[in-house]
Amino acid sequence: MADAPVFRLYNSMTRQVDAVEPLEDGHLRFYACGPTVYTYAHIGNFRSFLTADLINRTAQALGWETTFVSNVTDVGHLTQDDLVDPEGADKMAAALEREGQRFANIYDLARYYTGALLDDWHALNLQNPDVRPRATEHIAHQIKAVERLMERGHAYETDQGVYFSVETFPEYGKLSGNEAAEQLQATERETVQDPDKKDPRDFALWKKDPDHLMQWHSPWGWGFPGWHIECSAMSMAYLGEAFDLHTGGEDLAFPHHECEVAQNECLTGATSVRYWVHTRFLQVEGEKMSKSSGNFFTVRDLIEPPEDGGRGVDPLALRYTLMAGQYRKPFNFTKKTLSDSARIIRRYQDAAEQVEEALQADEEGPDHAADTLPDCYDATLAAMCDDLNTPKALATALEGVKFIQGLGRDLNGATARTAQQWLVDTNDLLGIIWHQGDAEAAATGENADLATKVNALLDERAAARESGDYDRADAIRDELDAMGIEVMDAPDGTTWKRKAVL
RNA sequence: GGUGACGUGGCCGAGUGGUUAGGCAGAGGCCUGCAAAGCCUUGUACGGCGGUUCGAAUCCGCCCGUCACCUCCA
Repeated sequence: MADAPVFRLYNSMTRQVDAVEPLEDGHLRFYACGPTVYTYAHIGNFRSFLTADLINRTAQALGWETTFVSNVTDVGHLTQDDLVDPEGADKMAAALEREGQRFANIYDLARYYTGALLDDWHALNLQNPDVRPRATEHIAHQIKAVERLMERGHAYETDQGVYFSVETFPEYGKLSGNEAAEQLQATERETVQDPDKKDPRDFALWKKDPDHLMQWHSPWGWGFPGWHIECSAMSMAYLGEAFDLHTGGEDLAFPHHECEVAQNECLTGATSVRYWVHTRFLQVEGEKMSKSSGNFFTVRDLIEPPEDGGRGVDPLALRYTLMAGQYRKPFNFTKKTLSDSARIIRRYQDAAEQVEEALQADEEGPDHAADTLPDCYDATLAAMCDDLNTPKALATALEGVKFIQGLGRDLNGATARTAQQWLVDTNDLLGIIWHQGDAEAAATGENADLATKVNALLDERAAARESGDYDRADAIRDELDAMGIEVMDAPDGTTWKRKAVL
């Protein structure tokens, strides 16, 4: 095997592609900002989580150990509504209000959407983080962090809350480039209106609010923590004061990560995170994804079976689509790309079946893949190491599939074993061939009634074909097509599958 | 106004000084009752204007356009 490639990623802090050198040799420790669980996560959220997953897989492919922490934000933080209505609800409280009697309380709502998040996470073949901390379970850590910031003179208390004092951290702005105080002042950006704030850039560490739906007791009375402090507290709790890498969506660079940098570095007196990786927003059909444009998709909108209101898309096809563009470039998510991806996923699965059959048959012969597939894998890994160049990695991997499919009778036992190894390695790296669990069955909704109906029609069609009544056979094909069933004849029999509704 | 990206053929998307991306769609062929899949062959390109260079899609400058963040947001 060739020398291992150097893993490089674009670092928002240095604004260049840097070689990733873990603090602890051969052990990457990183944190991925997770979502607020007040509704279903959408495909844009998952593009960001996918970036973390691919970093994890690439590091593992290089033989590194990884410690991957990704949080769940289940505290309702302030929303813009507070500007209009200072007594208004936070976004979780607003969701509870919106959903009426569906949930008994805010904690049930958070639990429900956390579960939905995990279902979608698994459906998309995202590896589980080693730790998935919840903000509500780390309030003590957050309070301690705020206390420490106060002790060190980086925070102060007012009648309404506790704030981080930005002027005590001169490097504030170094991540986002938003360094000019007057610019920040120019826009009305505080979600917390507090006349006692010393500097408009100062942000809340603790909000006093004895009426909030979620509240905890603190040295400053009843209330709830500021948004940014949870990630500082939880990342340090599981990764230590200094760790390697932190990911999130591009919108998080400012203010969330900027504030995190300030908190962390004031807490520890040193650089706490070396690499910041931000995933670009995606567009859908050329437009910003929004509910009003009708181009807003959650994962379950796409992968659930049609009878449950979904579109029956193979979750791996969705994953493949999200990988079709590099994480750092604008990406236009289209139904066309989704259906293209479904075909390619199918192709991988066909190749995997061919290999499986060849392993069973185990015919004698030389290994025809030994000179090709290992190199193909190395090239795929090299592409991933090059700032997660997924388009190139996918193109390279597809060459391997074409090679396997083109083997024909050369796919003997020895060749199949090499091919199988390539499939396993490629799947470990890209996660696009096999579902890690039973997500497929859940997603495509095995439907016994439907299967009975389809099989009856197929039996009738087989009889028609047998007797040469092709008009009848084609009529049955049309009938099945109208039911959303695609029929495929092959030398060893007829198979069918449900078509995606796009 | 500030900050950061991006503009490649019908579409999606690699490539960063001279040599192939790849996929989809299109065209022709093989195979198949038909269809699908697969295989073979095949065309179309680098936003605009200058500059550097023997040579630029690739480097530099300017312009045009698109997007994102600066306000909850992946």
